[in-house]
Amino acid sequence: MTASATTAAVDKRRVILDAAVRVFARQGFHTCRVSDIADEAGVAYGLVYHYFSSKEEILDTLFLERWDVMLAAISEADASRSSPREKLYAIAAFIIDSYRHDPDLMKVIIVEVTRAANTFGRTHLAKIREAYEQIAAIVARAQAEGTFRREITPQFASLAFYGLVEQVLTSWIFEAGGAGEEELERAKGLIVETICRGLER
Amino acid sequence: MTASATTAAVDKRRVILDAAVRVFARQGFHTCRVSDIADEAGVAYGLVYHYFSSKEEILDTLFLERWDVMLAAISEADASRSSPREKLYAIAAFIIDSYRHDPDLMKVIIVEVTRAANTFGRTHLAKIREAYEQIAAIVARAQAEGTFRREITPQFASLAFYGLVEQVLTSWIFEAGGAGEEELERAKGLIVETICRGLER
Amino acid sequence: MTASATTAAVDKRRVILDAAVRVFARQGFHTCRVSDIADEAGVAYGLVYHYFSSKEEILDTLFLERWDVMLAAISEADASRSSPREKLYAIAAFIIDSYRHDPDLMKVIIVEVTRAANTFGRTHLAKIREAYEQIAAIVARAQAEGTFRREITPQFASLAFYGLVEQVLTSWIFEAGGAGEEELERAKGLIVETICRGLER
Amino acid sequence: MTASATTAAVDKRRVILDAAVRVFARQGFHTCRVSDIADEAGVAYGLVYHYFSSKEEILDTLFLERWDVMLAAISEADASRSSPREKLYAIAAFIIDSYRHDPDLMKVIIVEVTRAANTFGRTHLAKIREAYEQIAAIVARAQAEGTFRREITPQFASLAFYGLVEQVLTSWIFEAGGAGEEELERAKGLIVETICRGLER
DNA sequence: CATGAATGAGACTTCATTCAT
DNA sequence: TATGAATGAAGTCTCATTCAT
Repeated sequence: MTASATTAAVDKRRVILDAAVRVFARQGFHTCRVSDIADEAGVAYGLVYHYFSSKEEILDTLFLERWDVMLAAISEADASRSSPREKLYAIAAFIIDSYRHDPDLMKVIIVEVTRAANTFGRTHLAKIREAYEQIAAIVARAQAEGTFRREITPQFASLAFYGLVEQVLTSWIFEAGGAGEEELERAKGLIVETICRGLER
Repeated sequence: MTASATTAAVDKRRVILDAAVRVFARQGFHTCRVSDIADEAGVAYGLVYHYFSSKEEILDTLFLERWDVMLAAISEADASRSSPREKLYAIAAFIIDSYRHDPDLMKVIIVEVTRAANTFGRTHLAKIREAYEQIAAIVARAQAEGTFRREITPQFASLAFYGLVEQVLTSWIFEAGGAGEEELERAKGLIVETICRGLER
Repeated sequence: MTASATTAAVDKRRVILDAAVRVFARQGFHTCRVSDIADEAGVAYGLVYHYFSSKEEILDTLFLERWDVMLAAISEADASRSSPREKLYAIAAFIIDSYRHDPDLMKVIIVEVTRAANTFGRTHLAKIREAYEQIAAIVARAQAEGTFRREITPQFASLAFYGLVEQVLTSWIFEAGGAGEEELERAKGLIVETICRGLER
Repeated sequence: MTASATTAAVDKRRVILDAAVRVFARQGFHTCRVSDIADEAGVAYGLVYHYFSSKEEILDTLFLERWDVMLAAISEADASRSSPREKLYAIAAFIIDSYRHDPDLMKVIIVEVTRAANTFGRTHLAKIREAYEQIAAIVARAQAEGTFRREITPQFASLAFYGLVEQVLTSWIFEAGGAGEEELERAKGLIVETICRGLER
């Protein structure tokens, strides 16, 4: 059995991470047991500890993996030659598409990390703020160019923008059925429209 | 021994609830122990079970007490003869003043209930939605009157408004020093201005 | 049921300590489980942790309790007007009588603490040495008085004396039947005779 | 590939045993993990199980290897034409030189086997007693020859002799710096002098 | 009302051992 | 021989909850 013969050789570490996403999403980080993750992944209990030193580290890993991708996406949007409104649209679209692609993962990140002021939020505060600051920088530049008005600070604008995106995701997370394709697409425009009308001159 | 006879008689139930707010805010609901609450309240921890049937019930009580006050405040704002913008201002002001008055309590409600999609959020979903719906009703009526444009659904508008308020509170919760008086006042106007520009014709 | 009616009201903490002695003696500290102690004591598992913060703390407590009694006994022997030989006899007698009274406890102290160079011995080294030093002081004074010869340092003499006592106890500990009354009494004399012949002029 | 063909071929079994000595000495048998031994030896830890069936077997092997050498040394001393005092000196010298050559190994044997009445001591009791008995035989013969007095049984004398040697080693084991060359040499004489004055007529 | 000793289920984590490669 | 991923039993410790006083 050569490596080339089994290109799909399972990476158990990945299997565990993916299972953890489903379990955290379903039961919550504090409420689930490590054995739930192992069961969901179809591996022995101890293997979880072979790859991760604790339950916390699994969540940390999930958050950091995804958040870095998001920071890269924001950077990319910012680097483009688009208008501020288009940049914000790209960011909202990226986050919403992330949710479309893996709603459980986004749920975990928002519910267990981004809003968990006591534990993980505290730990990853700096990382979380990086996103806010990148968005604020886009706004600041738009203000300097005269596209956005100056009455609202870039920090506040960033808060409003990201807060709305997260609130929309949260509403989908809470909904039993989740959101339909159409709703996802429409939301992108609505979010940007709502915020930018508040920001543009 | 009636309550009126001993005005200085401490209401131990209240003492426990207030202590729970501080402990939940500091350590988080899942991370704290019932004995932490008892210690903070200065009572034996058997007494906690004299007044509450479980740790959960304490959080439920705190949430429901406060949320009912907020629903009443929204109703009152809605019942006034003010403009839609003024109504939303009144609501934002009420929530921010609640935070000013007891930041720990608002932190607990937002972090442990409002955003906890797995446990308490699920339990209190209907109650939480009542607030969204009342706000949406204000928007809907403003649209019917022609003050707000119809491109954005009242539900989305409500989400955007409440989401921004909560995001602003969250940013204060995460900040080490919290927010100053001035910042609190300014935020009220900024929130309403940002959202209403997006909603008004 | 008044307090005077039940003078024998059980001190559960004591019950746990006594049970721990039997379990440690039978199975060894590392080999036994906390549940074995709880079972032996006839109490619930959690009560062990109500009184002690860890399995280690139980052993620490047992050792310190007993060792302090022994240090006091050595001091008392030293303070008497007896000859050096009589002082050493009193000490040997005390230790051997301790063994007679509670062989399990002495076994635990010797096997798990006094000779465990890696863990507990390391922790309680200072305390253990206090005993050696008190015995050495007796020897030193006997040398100064001219009763003992000076070729052997007090430190070495102390080692030899205490080492012989411990070795004798160890041999009883290892023996299936333990030692008879007569053997215990005879040992006191033999130990002192053997060591003092080596020390006296 | 024979052993003689590759003189530099490392005997991995030996490497593992030597590593185990260091690890047992440093952390203790119960406190160390098999992987610690493998790491110290620089091999994968599956290999440990290729050579030994369990962690216990490693300690058993170390003890038996060394103890057999010691029994042989005692036999040799006994077989010589020396005086009883010289025989005991030879034995003390052998044990102390063993410590000089490999203090970790002696520490492991004393702390983990010889004094561990519950586990390994119990297992190897017969083997341990062989040494005591050989020494007792030397004493008995000296008594028969009239060199040693008969008040003290050979068994007790053997206990006293071996106990003192072990106590001296133990004191070095506990000491931070260990013992200097000079101290090692001097101890041989002191031990024999102390014990033999107690035994000789 | 008030106390805090007592209970015991349950969680996390460790680690000796196996086994496929 | 050699590797280290995989297994899962077992142990420590926590803590919500009960209850006798």
